[in-house]
Amino acid sequence: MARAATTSDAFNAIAEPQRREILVLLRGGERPVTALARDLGMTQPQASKHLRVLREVGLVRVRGMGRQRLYGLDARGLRPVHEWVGGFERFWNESFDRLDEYVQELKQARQEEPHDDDDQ
Amino acid sequence: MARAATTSDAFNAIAEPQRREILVLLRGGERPVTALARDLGMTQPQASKHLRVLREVGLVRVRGMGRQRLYGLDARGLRPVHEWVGGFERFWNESFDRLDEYVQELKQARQEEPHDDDDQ
DNA sequence: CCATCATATGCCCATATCGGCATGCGTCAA
DNA sequence: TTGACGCATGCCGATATGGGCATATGATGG
Repeated sequence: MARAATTSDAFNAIAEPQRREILVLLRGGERPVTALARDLGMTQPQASKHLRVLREVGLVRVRGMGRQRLYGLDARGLRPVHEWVGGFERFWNESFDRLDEYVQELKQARQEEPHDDDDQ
Repeated sequence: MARAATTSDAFNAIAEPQRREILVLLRGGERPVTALARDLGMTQPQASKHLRVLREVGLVRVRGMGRQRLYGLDARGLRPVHEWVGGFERFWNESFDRLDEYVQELKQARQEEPHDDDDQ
């Protein structure tokens, strides 16, 4: 076995810097592959491949326009991601102060004992 | 060249399901490696490796407690992710009605044809 | 100092990915 | 129909990654 479940979900799709750039660009409206490739400084095949991934996870939709293929944003798939990450919101504020406090406390008095080995 | 910039950022760290689970578990407080491994049904080495990644991107902190190593959450690194994704918030609402409209339109125009076209 | 527990690492294998390149395929213009 | 254009794919090479396993390392209790 190797590399468990990876591809196929938004989390993975946006893990790629270039794909994030594509999504950002698409906020400006639909665009054909070539335009995306040019603006992001990548080759056309590359753009197509990234777009394919984005399409597979449903973050973009395509619309055939003659010989062009207009790609457009479909951000619905980002909502779950936003919510998941949002579940940590209070932690990057509150919880952190607590940790900082904790560290200070530790430095000042090393005899203190951790009381959070809750369960097992 | 192969595989451009990957590891080393929060986006990538949370692309792994198991690592997301670890983070969720850590919201409950610090925990030693073994406990995490057990609760998530993974081997100890695996847990250590994922924790290492999380540590490298700064999402968790370690604290040596005797022979144990207590891992704790440090969600600060998730904030940029939350903000980036949040930049698409208006799109998974507003912008989408437009697509829906488009789809409806499409269905009405050819409602007698199966045409399960869509992607690919 | 020694045995042991708790972790971290190294190594190997299988595979997923990304980039580059050439090519296949569909659409449109003449 | 032919040829150019726009894009999707297939294939190859390099590499990062994740899992499994054995073992090194650190700390603790005797």
